[in-house]
Amino acid sequence: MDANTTERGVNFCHSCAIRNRAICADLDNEEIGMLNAIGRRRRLKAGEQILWEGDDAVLVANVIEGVMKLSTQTSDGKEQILGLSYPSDFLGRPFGQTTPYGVEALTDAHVCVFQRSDFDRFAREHPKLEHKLLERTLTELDRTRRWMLLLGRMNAEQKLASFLLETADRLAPASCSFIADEAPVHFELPLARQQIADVLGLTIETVSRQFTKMKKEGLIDLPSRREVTILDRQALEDRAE
Amino acid sequence: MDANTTERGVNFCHSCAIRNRAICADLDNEEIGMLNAIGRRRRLKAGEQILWEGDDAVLVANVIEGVMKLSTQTSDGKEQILGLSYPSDFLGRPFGQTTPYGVEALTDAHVCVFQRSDFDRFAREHPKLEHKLLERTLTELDRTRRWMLLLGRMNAEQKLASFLLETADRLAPASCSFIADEAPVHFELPLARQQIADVLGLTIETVSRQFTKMKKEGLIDLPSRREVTILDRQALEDRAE
DNA sequence: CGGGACTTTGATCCTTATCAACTTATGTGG
DNA sequence: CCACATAAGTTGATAAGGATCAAAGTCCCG
Repeated sequence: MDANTTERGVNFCHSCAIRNRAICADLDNEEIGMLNAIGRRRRLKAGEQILWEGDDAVLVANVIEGVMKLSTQTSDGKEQILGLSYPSDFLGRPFGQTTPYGVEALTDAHVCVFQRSDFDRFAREHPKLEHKLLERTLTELDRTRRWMLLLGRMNAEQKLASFLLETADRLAPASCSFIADEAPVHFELPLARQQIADVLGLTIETVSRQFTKMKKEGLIDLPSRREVTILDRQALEDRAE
Repeated sequence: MDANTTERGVNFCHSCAIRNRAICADLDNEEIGMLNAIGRRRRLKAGEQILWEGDDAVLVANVIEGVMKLSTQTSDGKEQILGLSYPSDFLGRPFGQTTPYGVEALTDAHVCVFQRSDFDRFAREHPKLEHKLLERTLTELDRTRRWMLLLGRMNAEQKLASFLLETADRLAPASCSFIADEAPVHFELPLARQQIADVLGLTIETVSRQFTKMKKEGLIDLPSRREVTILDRQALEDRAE
């Protein structure tokens, strides 16, 4: 069988925007063909959910485009966002029984989905893929632990400043790529105020007040609800500590 | 060469307390022999540090006995404990340049240490090991994300109740193993009050007050500073939500 | 334009941090 | 073995940061 096509149609992987950044980066053409055969692309509307906390873990996916949120709730209904996934990030829980958190698209998104059983089998037979997945999972664990410092020890100002800086960095590769200063000074927030609050462990009112304060102090500008311009990156970094 | 011995002495792995639970569980005798050859055992005193945040990542290790803490600090010196490692847990950052957090023994401990370069090479040549490490890392990521909910959305009472329940569960395998109710009702805390505060993102005073309150309410008993007896597990679970 | 969702702003309250004093353990040398 | 020193933990008083409750303002999309 030609590695470039599958029963499900053409091999999307060759033209994939994240071909060189996702966990499939190290696979050769034949392997990519096999992976392509068990996966399929799926478009998601902003707000659409693809994984539900507590469900059997049936799907895993790569994010190709857009921003996804991983979240859970306390029993009294307060949400906590556990992480955000950007293009080339991996989603879902391979080698596990249940999905440990819900996953929802924040923006219109594009993902590459696999049945977990298919993916697990493929991964076990392809150590190169498992290795990439391991490196990615280790990086994600580091990032998550850094976020714990934010949640456990930072005040509202430090939290929002850190969030804005990280968002700018993470959005960078997708937009332009000035190498000198990678992070865009101007960007569009993939999250509404309430969602930012859920990421930072704050209330929407506190987030709003901090935005207003930073704007008054000239650190940022807010041309519209979803737009942010960083006017004084150094000062913002100082606030984030 | 006999797989049971190395230049550094006998193969400790065969009698290792965590032989069947750590990432080396799936290796056969020959492989274990090779791993044994590049590792060495090390005893740590309570309070001894083996990894420093920001250093080059030169070491990785398995915890054999004792409890280790992973921690980082804000620039103004407040500590945040990022996680605790119990026997059979893996420590350190393979495939990475720098150590992302400090690691210190909370109790007298026993670890099995590898040069990261040796370990990385061995792992890449042994997919079975990499797979175990991947599963462990995924589990650790899940656990860490659950901890984010605690840090971001729980109040002091919920935090301490959750901490006591998790500590009881994690200490279980080391102590007795009643299968009916695995978690011991009575156990010794591996952490001092200040360290508990650093785990939970609270101050020592708040932790102390919560301990006193729970004791007054008959949920727990505190025979000594480091000892805890759970008197009403159900009530404790209700407090943790 | 008009309605609904999202956001900002204001007033007040509550939890937890902070500061300070006191108590209880742990350990050391006379 | 006890007295004293030091570290660890508890308790109390006060303050501050953020939550909560309430209302007004703004944007967006039909």
